[in-house]
Amino acid sequence: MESNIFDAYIQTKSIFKKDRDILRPSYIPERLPHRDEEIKQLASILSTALRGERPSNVLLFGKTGTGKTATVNYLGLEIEKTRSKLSNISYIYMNCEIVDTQYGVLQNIGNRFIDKFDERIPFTGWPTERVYNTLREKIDEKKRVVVIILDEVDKLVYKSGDDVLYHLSKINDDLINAKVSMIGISNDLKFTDFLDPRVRSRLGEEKMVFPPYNADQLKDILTQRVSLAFDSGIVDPSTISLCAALAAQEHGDARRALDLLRIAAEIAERNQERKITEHHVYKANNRIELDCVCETIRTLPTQSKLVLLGIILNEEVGNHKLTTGDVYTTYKQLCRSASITILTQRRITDLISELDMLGIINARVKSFGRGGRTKEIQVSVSPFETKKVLERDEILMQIKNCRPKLQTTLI
DNA sequence: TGTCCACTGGAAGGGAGGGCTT
DNA sequence: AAGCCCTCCCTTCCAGTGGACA
Repeated sequence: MESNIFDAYIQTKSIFKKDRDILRPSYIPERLPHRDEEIKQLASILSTALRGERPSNVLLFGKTGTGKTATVNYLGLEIEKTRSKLSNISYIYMNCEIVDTQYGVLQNIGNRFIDKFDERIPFTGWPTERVYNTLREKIDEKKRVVVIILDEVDKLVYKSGDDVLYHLSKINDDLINAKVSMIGISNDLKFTDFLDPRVRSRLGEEKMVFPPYNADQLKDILTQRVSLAFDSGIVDPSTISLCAALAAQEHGDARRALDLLRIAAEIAERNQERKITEHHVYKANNRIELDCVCETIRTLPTQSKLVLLGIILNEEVGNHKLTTGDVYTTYKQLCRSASITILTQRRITDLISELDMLGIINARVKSFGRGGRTKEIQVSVSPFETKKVLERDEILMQIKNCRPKLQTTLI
């Protein structure tokens, strides 16, 4: 019989019992361990909607992986279940990291209420005012309660200001039939400082803070998912403990715990092993960190990549501490050899700040007295790995062998 | 104590690219 | 086709500044 390269993979039985999505953070189990209090509290707020009243607006705070989104979606499913009796509740979830403009948010909400394709709000082109008016009319067509969930709402505010929130929070004044309430989810407690006081008070009628999970709670979460996803004996209790411990260090992040376990399982599966051990978890831990960084770098715009490459090339010849001026000089040389338009230093300052925010580099403003005041810049990821990723970029490939003249500092 | 460097980072605005309306 | 709107990426301009040095 002819053998195929994939045979070995096809024949091996999957380590997962059925769906590996059970280990994804987006999976909503029938019960959310250690979030009973939060669910009860939020449910009691939302229950007013079942009576056709407008629930208070709520703000949910908590670090990543503390179950905010899961809790909200869990309640969304519960509402869905009771929907047959109460078809007048619309539950709209939106992630503001993806939809992050005024227009985008309004357009997105509006289109949930528009069935006919040709009546839909286009993704650009209309004045915002018109999008808002259409949205308002559509919502108000029926007597209903609309619950709008804005996940990562802080991202929206930082990027586009609070205009949308202002409009949405006072939309009820213009509605006759429908009632709208909002749930804002944020992992930044301070973002409300950036809101107009009126918006702040309207949006934060109720506030809830989700505490991080501790290692024991994470263990419970993992144990629950493990029993759903695997046959018994495949995952050691010690494996679960390790995932929980590692994720607890990471501010009690359940998402991280689940990712660790899922990737550990995938590594074990690829090695055709039938048991997931601590060894796989450590491997998974390294991979998550590396993958995350590589992905961020890979998807950077070309100009940012050039800036980063400049910093790394300097690093390679021993210039560990660079100023904005140094980086700009190297950047210009790289641009010339790649025949790419050179941007102004002002713009590069912004790109440097962005790289800093992404955690790829470390840039602190420092004064050198007469030497001026500038940023002191260092890479904070592995230069070797970063360079490998950068060199895979099509545009940067042509300058792979370019050696810009680097200022060598006297040590 | 004042000077002065090398920027920082805000403000305003241009213009390209998406698209709608008339 | 001309006239709008909105967002994104960038430029131009510039007041402001921490601290070593004279």
